[in-house]
Amino acid sequence: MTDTPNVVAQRLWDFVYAYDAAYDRAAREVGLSAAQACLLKAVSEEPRTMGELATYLLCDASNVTQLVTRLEARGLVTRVPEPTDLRSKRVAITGAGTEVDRRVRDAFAFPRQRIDRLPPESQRTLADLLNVLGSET
Amino acid sequence: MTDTPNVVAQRLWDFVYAYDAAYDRAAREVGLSAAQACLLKAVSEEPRTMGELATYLLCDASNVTQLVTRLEARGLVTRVPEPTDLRSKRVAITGAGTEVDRRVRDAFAFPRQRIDRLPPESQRTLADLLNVLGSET
DNA sequence: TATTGTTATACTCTATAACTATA
DNA sequence: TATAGTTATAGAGTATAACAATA
Repeated sequence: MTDTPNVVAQRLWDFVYAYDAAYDRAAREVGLSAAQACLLKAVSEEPRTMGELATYLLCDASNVTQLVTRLEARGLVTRVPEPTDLRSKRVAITGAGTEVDRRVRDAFAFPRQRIDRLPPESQRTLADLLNVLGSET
Repeated sequence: MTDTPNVVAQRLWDFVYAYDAAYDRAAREVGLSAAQACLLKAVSEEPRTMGELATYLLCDASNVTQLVTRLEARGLVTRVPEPTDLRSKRVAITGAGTEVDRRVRDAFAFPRQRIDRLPPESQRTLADLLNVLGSET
């Protein structure tokens, strides 16, 4: 089969399509957009400055300002002033935000449930393949 | 390792993140949004009605109306009346649209180039794993 | 009466440019 | 002067509800 790469590429497309749709659905079930859920996930790992979030989310700083403003208005995150640099603000998740973040993860059962069904060896193989595909160069 | 599933889930997240970002970049290089590029790809396979596109793109029909209106204004697609049902319209890609679609595919080198570098056996393994992960139940 | 698609509307996402405050 | 973040603005994505035309 000389067209194996095309088959694989199509499988990848379909998979990512389904993955994205499932994440969007999970976020909306909890009343968030996918962008808001992503930001919440980012700050649930550790508090991050506005600039760090822009880098992490691959978007403009002004976009982060507005996303954070909406999430803060709902009490899910807070802007904490940085003592070392008065210009900077660090976004921290609140208790309510942590709860909402957990609900998004629960609703986003797509990958975890299906991964669990794979034999451990297949799981390792998949992780390795994704690592190769995802790495630069 | 009891946390292998988490590691795999994180790899999946990172991979999809990079994949989506690469597609968005490819579309923008050509002057399209990711949503527009997706619709163009859909009708490049075969002409589809507005309703079929809404199903395919997992979005509301009114959204399709607006996306098609923008693409049509740029001469990339056309609304063709359905002879069998005067309510219905089929969206067909134009010559200019085909060219733009091809440029998006070229710019979206992310998966193809990397897949090509994998040995054929790994490609088959990946396709099988994605198939299992992506299928329902 | 049900279906296909559009319109009106509103909210979110996103970026660019201009701005404020601090370094 | 440079950097962190915000504001003003505008275009695009998205959905809901109401609507027109056709089946």
